[in-house]
Amino acid sequence: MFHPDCPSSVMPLRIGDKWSAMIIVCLEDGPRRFSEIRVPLRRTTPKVLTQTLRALERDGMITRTVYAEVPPRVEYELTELGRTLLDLIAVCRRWADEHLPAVLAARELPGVGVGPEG
Amino acid sequence: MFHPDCPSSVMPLRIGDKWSAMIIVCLEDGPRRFSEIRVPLRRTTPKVLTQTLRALERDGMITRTVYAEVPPRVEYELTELGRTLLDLIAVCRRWADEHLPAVLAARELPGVGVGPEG
DNA sequence: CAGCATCCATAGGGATACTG
DNA sequence: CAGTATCCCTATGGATGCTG
Repeated sequence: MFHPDCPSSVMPLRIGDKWSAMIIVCLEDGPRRFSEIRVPLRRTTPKVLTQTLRALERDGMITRTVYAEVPPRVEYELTELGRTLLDLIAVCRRWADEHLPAVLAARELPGVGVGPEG
Repeated sequence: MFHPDCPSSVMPLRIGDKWSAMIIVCLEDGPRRFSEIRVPLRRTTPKVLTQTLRALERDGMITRTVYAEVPPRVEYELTELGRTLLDLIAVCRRWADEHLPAVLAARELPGVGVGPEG
């Protein structure tokens, strides 16, 4: 338990942040341009999107290809390694489909004073 | 894509934070006391542990049972719902075992100016 | 178009000290 | 033992405006 590759390190490791998982899914069907990624992600700001993309690139999950054209074009594409995340994300989605209602239901009942209860 | 139960909501939803996954695993084999959880988690501060436990409880992942004894005893235990996370976490661990080396290797090579490169 | 620079708000996590 | 209370720091994410 609790080596460097324990779940608590891994979860935030690459898909635990707010946008990475969505970007990965976004790239599932092939390369996408910066602005093509931006739109479905509910209009993330460019800064945040760039940050996330750079981090994914650094970790070997995606490649970034710049085309010397005007107007500029940059394409992002999943690597082999990045594609392995698709399975992981799929499992998470399945978990959510199945159990999220129960979670939300549990949140409704008061009793644990975490939320704003006045 | 991108309903309320999309992966980007789910990942941070319950196991994306720093300690939840470890706590879940900690409770895998039965109820545990506050201090029993605290130790393997590399001595998290009580505040942080309490926060995380309360959040897990609120989401219906664990139960909290107080025994009216001296000295006080409180036990935390996984619910049915909480147990479903064990599978999810196991999948994540397996992903890590398999691919973490590649991630770390990718991080070694410079080229993407995210890290501190001077 | 694809970003970078700048400034800003907040939440997560933590250190330390104290209590029922 | 099992927390609370208080203070603090940093990382994440965001808004706005500018540039090659």
